[in-house]
Amino acid sequence: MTTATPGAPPGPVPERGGTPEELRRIAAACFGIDEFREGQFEAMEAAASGRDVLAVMPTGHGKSAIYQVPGTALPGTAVVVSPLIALQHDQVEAINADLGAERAFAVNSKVGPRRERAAWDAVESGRAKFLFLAPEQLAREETAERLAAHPPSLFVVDEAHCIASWGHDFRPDYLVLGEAVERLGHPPVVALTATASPHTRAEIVDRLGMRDPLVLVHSFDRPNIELRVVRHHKASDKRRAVLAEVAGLAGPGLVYVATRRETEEYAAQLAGRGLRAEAYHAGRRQAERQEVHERFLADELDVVVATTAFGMGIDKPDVRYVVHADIPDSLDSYYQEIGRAGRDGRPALAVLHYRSEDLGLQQYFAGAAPDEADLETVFRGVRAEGPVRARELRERTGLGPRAQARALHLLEHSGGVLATPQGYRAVTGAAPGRVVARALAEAAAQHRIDRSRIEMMRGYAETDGCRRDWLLNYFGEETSGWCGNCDNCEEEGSAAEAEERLAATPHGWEIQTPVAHREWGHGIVMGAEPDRITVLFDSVGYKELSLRLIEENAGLLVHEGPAGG
DNA sequence: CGTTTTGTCAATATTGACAAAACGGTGCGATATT
Repeated sequence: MTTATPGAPPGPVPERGGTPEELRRIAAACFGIDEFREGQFEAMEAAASGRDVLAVMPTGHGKSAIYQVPGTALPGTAVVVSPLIALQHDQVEAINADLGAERAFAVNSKVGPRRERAAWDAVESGRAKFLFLAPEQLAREETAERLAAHPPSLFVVDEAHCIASWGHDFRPDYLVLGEAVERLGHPPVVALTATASPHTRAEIVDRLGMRDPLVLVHSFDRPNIELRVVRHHKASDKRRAVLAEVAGLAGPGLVYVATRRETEEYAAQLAGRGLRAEAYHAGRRQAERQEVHERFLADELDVVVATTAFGMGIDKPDVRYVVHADIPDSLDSYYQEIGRAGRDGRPALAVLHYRSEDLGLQQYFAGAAPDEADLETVFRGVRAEGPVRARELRERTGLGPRAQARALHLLEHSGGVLATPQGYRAVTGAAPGRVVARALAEAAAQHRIDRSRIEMMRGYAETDGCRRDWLLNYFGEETSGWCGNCDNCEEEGSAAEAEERLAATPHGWEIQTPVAHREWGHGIVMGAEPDRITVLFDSVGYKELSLRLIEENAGLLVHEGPAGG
């Protein structure tokens, strides 16, 4: 990790406020922090002195303090982009409790007109130190305009991995946060997340338009979590195995499944075996979801069977296992989900029940890219003369809201469509052929990356090597070849044997080596085995290359110097 | 992409075989209805 301010000149007190002394004082007095974790204070200092910061740190390592301390010290209001309005309320309450006054506010569709007015008054008078917003709120013209009149002290993006995981199809407003940063005069940007692979980190920096950010990445290793994979061929065998396993495990625990229906089925069957089990998915009523959540935290449930909806905001220290009955779409998701186990540091278990057919559903979820015909239809529906609202446009295109939004976003990116407060309009003089072709290329590139993420997940499930190695290499960490706490290590034997295997891995293609491929361009080595390496390419995502192929084709894959040659 | 549901037809009359169609996750904000 690099140092933020070596030998800073002893000039006058920075007019922004937030000297190191002041940060320490506020950290101790308001947030009860007397000792800082590695990188924590450095990040605060950087943000307070105006530098962009990307912090990738596990839950419980004081990520929030990184923006809360400088946000309190600096004059003006820090904007905090937070994905779930259900959690914004808790975050606001927590800060206000720490500061002993109402200095944090949230504006969203669940906030009534009175509280909304109070929030804006506080922002405009300078009393508000923190304003919590969802990206959709920030994308509203009215909100952006009001905020631009009072440029924020900091622009904080919490759960910043959402930019990459949700931006492309699900919540497109995540992709235009960078525009909001620009519009607000580029205040220091602080991006925070517990999970981000090198590819995701690069995307966060790029999409937010961060300038020379201080990047702090904590190790991803969670050695107390035992990693196991159980492979199945028949769906019925898998189901039986999951039920038998979960019934025999000491909870509390989580079971992740791919569909809402499965949450109900598994929960019912586990309840039939005497467990206090509940289903959790986004189709349940809000009150029921909250009740399940609360009962789980209060140890009134042994197990929650959930879709990906159950996750953010769950901070329970003693979750003993996370069992996956279906494979997730990426190692990013998998790591995040198993990371909810064993936060108390005591032994915990992560088991993936794997059938290769289950990857089909994830491929379907990833494959929502519009085709050429859709892009043409949407582009034809948008006119240069006047803007059109998305709903009105749907009557012309006949597309679903999701498919159309995706197409519009791609067309916007390729220079064919302009999003205005009044709606969408075509860019004057944009050649339809070129615009559609460019949008198509972008969609295809995104699709390839989604597919490669699924392939890396498959690799984890199918590898004969150390699972933890695979996982940590994916996140860009060097490893020893033997963790001693996964199914393959137990089977394979000792660290000494692993060392032998590691010695057999190819020289010159170590993890993190920058390379250039004849077709795919720049990439970074993410994994190495005796006969093949895995490379993450900027253009096509993760690819496995056999060393024989590389040897036989001179110039196919070459090393790239730090200068980029 | 794979699984489940629905539809069709033929055939020892209510079941079975098979094909076609539908379905599958995450949340914001705005709007309509109680």
